[in-house]
Amino acid sequence: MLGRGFYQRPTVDVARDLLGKIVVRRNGEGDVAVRLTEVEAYVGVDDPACHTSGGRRTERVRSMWGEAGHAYVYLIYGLHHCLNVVTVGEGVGEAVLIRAGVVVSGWDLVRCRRGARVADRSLTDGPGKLCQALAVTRGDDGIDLCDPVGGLWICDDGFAVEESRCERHARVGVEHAGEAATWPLRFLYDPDS
DNA sequence: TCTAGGATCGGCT
DNA sequence: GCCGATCCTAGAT
Repeated sequence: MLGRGFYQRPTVDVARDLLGKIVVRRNGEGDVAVRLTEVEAYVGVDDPACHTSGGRRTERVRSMWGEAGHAYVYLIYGLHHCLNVVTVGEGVGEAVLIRAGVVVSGWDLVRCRRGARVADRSLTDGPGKLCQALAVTRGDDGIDLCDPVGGLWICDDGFAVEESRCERHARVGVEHAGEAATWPLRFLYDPDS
């Protein structure tokens, strides 16, 4: 399991290093593990695309202002959940959005949660889909990813994404954020290449 | 209390 | 590849 120190670093570094890591979800139904293939950095008060931009402190984003290594889960479009990991430190308001991954174990559970008709490659290729596959909801907001009691954590199994396979792009769905929409804060790699 | 808009998804062409 | 559903959240009144 990644320790607190992993998250207490610059958000962009954490985002890059999360590629290839394994997110583990353990609850009464069993275990699911997903290797991360796509993440986005949201860099706080000076980032117009970030929920804490301008120093906003609303009830929804409370956990994003908390200690690094905790989860920030919010509802988007009224129906999809998005999972973020808080970075840097308390009072900073930065986080990494977990956008996509590939299932490495717990296939049966994921198919059950996502629906039997969903194609394998579509199981966890979006933020809302990933949360559904991991059974992450608003109730998981604020849990500590450095404490197994929460049933959600991230670990390093030694898999490393080579620099040549790591791509940086503009973030998705933040056109409203002006120039910040072009910042290359989206990190991804193609697991099939 | 009201209203606009959103870090998306899945079905259809 | 495009488009419509869907409802919570935050800010305005």
